Amino acid sequence: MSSEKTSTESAWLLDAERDVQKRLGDEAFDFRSLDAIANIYRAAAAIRRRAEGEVLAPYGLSFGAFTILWVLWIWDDMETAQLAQECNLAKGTLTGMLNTLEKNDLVERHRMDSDMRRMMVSLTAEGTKTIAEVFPKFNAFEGEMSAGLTSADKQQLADLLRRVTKNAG
Amino acid sequence: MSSEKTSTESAWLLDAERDVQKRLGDEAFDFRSLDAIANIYRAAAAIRRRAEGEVLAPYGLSFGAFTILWVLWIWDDMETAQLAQECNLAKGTLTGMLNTLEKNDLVERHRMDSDMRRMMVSLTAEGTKTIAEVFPKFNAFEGEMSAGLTSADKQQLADLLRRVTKNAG
DNA sequence: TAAAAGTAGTTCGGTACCGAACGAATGTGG
DNA sequence: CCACATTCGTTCGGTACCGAACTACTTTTA
Repeated sequence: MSSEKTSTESAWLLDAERDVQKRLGDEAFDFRSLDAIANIYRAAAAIRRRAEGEVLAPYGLSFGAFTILWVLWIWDDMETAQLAQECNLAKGTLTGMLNTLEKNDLVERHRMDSDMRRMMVSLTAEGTKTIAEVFPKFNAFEGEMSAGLTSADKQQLADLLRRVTKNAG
Repeated sequence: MSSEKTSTESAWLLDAERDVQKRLGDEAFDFRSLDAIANIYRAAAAIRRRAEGEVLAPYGLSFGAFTILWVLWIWDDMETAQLAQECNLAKGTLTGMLNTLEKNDLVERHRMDSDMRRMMVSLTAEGTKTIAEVFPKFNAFEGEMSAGLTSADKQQLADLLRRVTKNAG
């Protein structure tokens, strides 16, 4: 007998969620939306912490730093404004993180000839080597985090979340 | 003709997701898990920023501070260790945030007679008033963020996320 | 009953992160 | 050409947040 769950088995309500409904039971609140949105954070916080602790820490990368390397790996190079948006970071935040990454010789910045205000960011050889080594481990970790979900479950999860993100856009 | 989506309509892949698959197309990576997990962050980051900017900022509350008030509102009072876990915060982080909340007269701390190490945290009258005023607005905001999702969609989203969180636990 | 082990909360050093203000570079209308 | 608004990236002040070391209290154990 296993504690593994099949894809059709629900995780039911968390204790916390039951308490909420008990406390607010008579009020006219939107519990469906509350559960959906609140669980996005719970999941994001839990995953982030485990990712940083188990996968990223050995490489000295924060979650944000990993994201930056990943985006640059996929897109080869990118202007900072676009990079900030892609990584969900304020541009001021990105400046600081790029300073750190540059200091560690993982990325490099070059002003663009066509417009001296703009800055093009790209991976160094060391940065490429790092993300190429980390990403497979991160991807395996993503698999562990979604263990017990079928392929269809994962697609549906991604789809529902995209729609929420779009609403927040 | 409306831009509203029905519950059966997919938001398709994001441009970013397409680029990822193009770049890594031949490699043996787990794209389903990648999409599912990566979209959790995108959604969490987007929602958090909008919540802080639109709903919480007028009350001078960060997202974390709001969460603390909310939990205390539901559970009346709580020891800091349990509160930290419930709010997904390191206990050191919680100390600092409780200092701020205490300074603003929203919460109060009392040592427990039975064990002088332990600290019981509860809302002040001002804190209760604040969360009772903010939460309905926050809940309405949660409704906006999940607009276009049916009730069943929201339940499904919450359920899938709970299972992911459980994996990360 | 006193030393050792354990536990709760705080402190500390450091990074991440935000928004607003800023300065430099570019585009635009007269 | 030259004010002027615009648009880049950076700087700045502040909070959030973490993990590890620390302090104070409690429980265990011998």
